[in-house]
Amino acid sequence: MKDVPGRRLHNPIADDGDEFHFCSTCAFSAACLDSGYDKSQLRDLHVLVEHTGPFREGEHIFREGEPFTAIAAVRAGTVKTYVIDADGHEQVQGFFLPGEVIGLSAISHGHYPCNAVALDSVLLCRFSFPNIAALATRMPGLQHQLFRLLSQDIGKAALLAGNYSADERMAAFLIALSRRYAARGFSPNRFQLSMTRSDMANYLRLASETVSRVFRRFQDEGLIRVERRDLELLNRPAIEALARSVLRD
Amino acid sequence: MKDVPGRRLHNPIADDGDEFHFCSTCAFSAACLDSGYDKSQLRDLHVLVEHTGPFREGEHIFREGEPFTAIAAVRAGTVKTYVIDADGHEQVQGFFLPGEVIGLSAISHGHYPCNAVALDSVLLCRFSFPNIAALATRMPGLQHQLFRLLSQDIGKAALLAGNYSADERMAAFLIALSRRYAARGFSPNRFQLSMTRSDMANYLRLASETVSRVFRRFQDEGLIRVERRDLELLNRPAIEALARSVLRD
DNA sequence: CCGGGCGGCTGATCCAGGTCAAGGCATTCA
DNA sequence: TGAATGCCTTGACCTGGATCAGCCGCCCGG
Repeated sequence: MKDVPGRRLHNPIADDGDEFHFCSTCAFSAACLDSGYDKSQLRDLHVLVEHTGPFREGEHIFREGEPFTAIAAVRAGTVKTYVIDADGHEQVQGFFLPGEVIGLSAISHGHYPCNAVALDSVLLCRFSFPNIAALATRMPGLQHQLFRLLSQDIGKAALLAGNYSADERMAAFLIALSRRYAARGFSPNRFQLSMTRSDMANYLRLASETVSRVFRRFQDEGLIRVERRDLELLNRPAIEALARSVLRD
Repeated sequence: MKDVPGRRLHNPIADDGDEFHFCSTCAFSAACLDSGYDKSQLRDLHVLVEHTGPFREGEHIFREGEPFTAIAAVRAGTVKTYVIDADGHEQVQGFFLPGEVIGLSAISHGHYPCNAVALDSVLLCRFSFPNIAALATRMPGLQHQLFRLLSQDIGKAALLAGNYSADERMAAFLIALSRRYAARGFSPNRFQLSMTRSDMANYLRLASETVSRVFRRFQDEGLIRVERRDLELLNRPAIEALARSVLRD
């Protein structure tokens, strides 16, 4: 970990007495705080986390092929992961909102299997993976949290794999975004799309024209209101009904 | 774990002296044997593994919604995982060959998120997950193997998610099968397809008619020879070329 | 203030692959 | 041995969404 500008230790002022403070967006805070670890263990965990950023729009967090050293939780902003296929075309693999963890698919390879780029101003909590894995052997709650995160992503990837219509895919995408924002305390029915139409299209395996047309039709039918990146869900039940077969609640 | 017919302890006769024997197909054997654990740890691992089966064709190994207790490595045969979507249609999620591990996506939910069914005569190594996770805290190599398995599956799921033609998908499917068989010592260029055309089609998000037609065309072009379930790869380089954009070597 | 570029929207056309329909060929069971 | 069943194949047709082309409007830099 080189000392880049903007990097600083995780809440360095927190170790002021009996208590450690973990940033609220860290996916690991729950695991850290849920049971009675002794002070030295908490300190170990604390030390191996660092806040990095801000990354500006278009700046890369890691690139395909780079050696894997760390996973990171998004603290603010949106990260897009993608690969470049044999024909030189971009393939969007996912979008990561605050609270979500990037880099998990790199564990089995030893190097990152995809690129990660900031779509807006991004802050991260960065965890050295060897260190957190070592610590997990002494903190079963942390180990379990890691297993859960990894297992979750297996299921997530299966979603967009299905054989669904453009309408179902778009509806599912919107509902998923909404839920993920809601889980972090943002408004579930109105939010900014931080990616372009063609990023969405690429992720959903549609053409960007199709995304435009579906948005237009959803709006005509009163399901949503969308103006540039500003999106509002007007008839959530209807959208959820469309998304139901994809999301399989 | 109830005592079903066919269940028995993992190689119960093996604990006859200084050495434990692990079955060669177990995904964990490497992790267990790679470094010098003491005898009591090996015994712990040994005890929490059980051989189950045989499951006959059509028999279920677990069903969606059942409480998650164990992951399992396939020792022999082929397992298909699938879900039933909102409209009552089956969605095939994957096929698991000898040496591969089923049940990983259940970790984050506490119950199985899909069904697993035997496509032919299936033998399993079954691992109680709570026990193996607990043991992993004392065996870093085992923990790492679990992380690797989970992380691998994240990447695997991304494969079939892409936006590929029927030819590319079929080619990638055949090459992937071939490699997986080869990794377990089976012939890489000739093997039995253990699933029906419509299972393949469903998995690849195609119609079964399309699978038939692609097989026919591949055969006419001299790429493969296929007769019912018996498949031979005649022009591997050409098939690999087709699959390249999907598999992204 | 203007011009260029990118992101986004819309209409016209096309085609890969889905759907429907009709057999064929093993396997199983009566 | 024949009938039923499931799996597979092939042909004819149809359609959702890709592709192509053109345009608009915002943003940014000169």
